[in-house]
Amino acid sequence: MKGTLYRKVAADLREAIAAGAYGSGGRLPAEAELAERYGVSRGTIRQALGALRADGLVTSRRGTRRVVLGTTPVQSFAELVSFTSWARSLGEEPGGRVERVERRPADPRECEKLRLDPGAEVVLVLRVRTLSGRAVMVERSVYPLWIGELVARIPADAVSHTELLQEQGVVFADADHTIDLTAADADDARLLGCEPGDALLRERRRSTDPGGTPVEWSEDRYLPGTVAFTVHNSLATSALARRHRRPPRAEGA
Amino acid sequence: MKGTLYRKVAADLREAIAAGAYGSGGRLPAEAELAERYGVSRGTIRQALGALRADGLVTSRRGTRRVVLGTTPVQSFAELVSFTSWARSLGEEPGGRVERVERRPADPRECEKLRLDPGAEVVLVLRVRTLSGRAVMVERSVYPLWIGELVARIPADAVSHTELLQEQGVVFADADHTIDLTAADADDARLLGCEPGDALLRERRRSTDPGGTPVEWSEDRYLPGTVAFTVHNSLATSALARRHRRPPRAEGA
DNA sequence: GTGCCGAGGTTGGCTGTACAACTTCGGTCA
DNA sequence: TGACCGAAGTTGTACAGCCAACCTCGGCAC
Repeated sequence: MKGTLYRKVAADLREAIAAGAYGSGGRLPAEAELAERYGVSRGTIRQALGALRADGLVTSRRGTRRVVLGTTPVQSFAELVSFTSWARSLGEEPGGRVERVERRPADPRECEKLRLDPGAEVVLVLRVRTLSGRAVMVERSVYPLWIGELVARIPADAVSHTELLQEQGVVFADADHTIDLTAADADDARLLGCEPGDALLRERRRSTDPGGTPVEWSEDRYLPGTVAFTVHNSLATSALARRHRRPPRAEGA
Repeated sequence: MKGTLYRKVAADLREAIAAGAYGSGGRLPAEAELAERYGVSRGTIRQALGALRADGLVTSRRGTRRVVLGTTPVQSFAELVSFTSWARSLGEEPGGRVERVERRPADPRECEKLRLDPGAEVVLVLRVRTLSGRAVMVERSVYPLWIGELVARIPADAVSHTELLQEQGVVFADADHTIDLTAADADDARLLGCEPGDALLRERRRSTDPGGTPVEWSEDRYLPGTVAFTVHNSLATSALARRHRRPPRAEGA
């Protein structure tokens, strides 16, 4: 799948854009020219350019050539889903320390997010994540039992759960993220070295596999000043939304 | 443009999904069946379904029918870009009160974001935004001069700047957002009724027009507990990224 | 009753054609 | 010299076709 023509073209153009070949605000070559250059059909070029547009790298409208919106390198899904991949991409040393693994019945919200029957059991893994030795984030991941059992067998000091799960056939293909502010609880405070009640940047996500089956419902809480999330959206794509916060219904333990 | 076949099909399917016609985790009809039902070609159906996939509504792989990931209604770009549209979609009364309009030379970061020459002038508009009378957010928008001059003519109590700009031919087509935590400054505290230093959820964005020209560099700061941002991403799309926060370089005044 | 296999169903990738809608740019005219 | 117009360039939409890669499901064998 990765070796398909349009993906190769997209990767090549992504690199050229990141290298500043066209400059921010500059125009890309026409579709016909790219088709000739790469020796593929115009449809294949359009497929590749569609991917760049979805990434937020170019803008497009009929009658004039596509324009480069920015040259910031795109981050892959893998780098986002895996703290370890991400840390390494920064040149930092990723770390993970399991604080608690617990098998218990899912609460209503977990049942909803993981699409489980009421009373189904899940596995909660609470970990502190470090960058080059500094604690930056507390991660609470809830897995359906069949995945939780795989996770429970991972050594407590293993760095990346995501990579090990991948090796055992658990593929993360899609994710829905919610980003907001929360107050540190007692665990957060103890693990991150802040005070209970201090503000943390929270990212919750539900990940699904290629078949659409939920595989993870996680909540990451970051110390202020450690990360920011960037998102591209447009008239053509609506993957970002601002939601009105309601009082919590039945948050996890 | 809005009336194209594939957009109509996409809109129809989006509504059916939101109405729960297939259920979360349920399968959509096959492409061939949809082509027959809508009386269009399979290519047009694939184009429509591609849009739903980009929105995070469905997942797709060869060999089996597409699966519904979730039924949460998608939020349009217009609702995200315009606080007024968004507030009304919640059934709340949107408000805006201009606190300051100031024309001055752009700082280095503003020059970079708005793609202006050093020393170019910009217009900063500082506003407090309210939901049904309650202050929830402070908005600092920096515009290139030609747009700032349009904004400066808007009455101080006008509710939506975005809609008025649209009427004058300024179209927002793409945006890059950065979401993180920041500390309230003196203005924030005074306008939002919190203490200086308190944590606020910050969303910064650079918007561009259909030609790729930057039209706005804004920073919104929300009281905790008022909003959350949701994002969909996947192996196929990389519009979301986690960035390592660096110490600020030359933040705006 | 369970497991395996193959036919059929389904989507993804790639190609091609045609035409509409829009933008750019060069030439001409006042 | 500036404005206008038309030709040419460019992308978007819709269609058609073909084949590969994968998944489902029913039938058959043990």
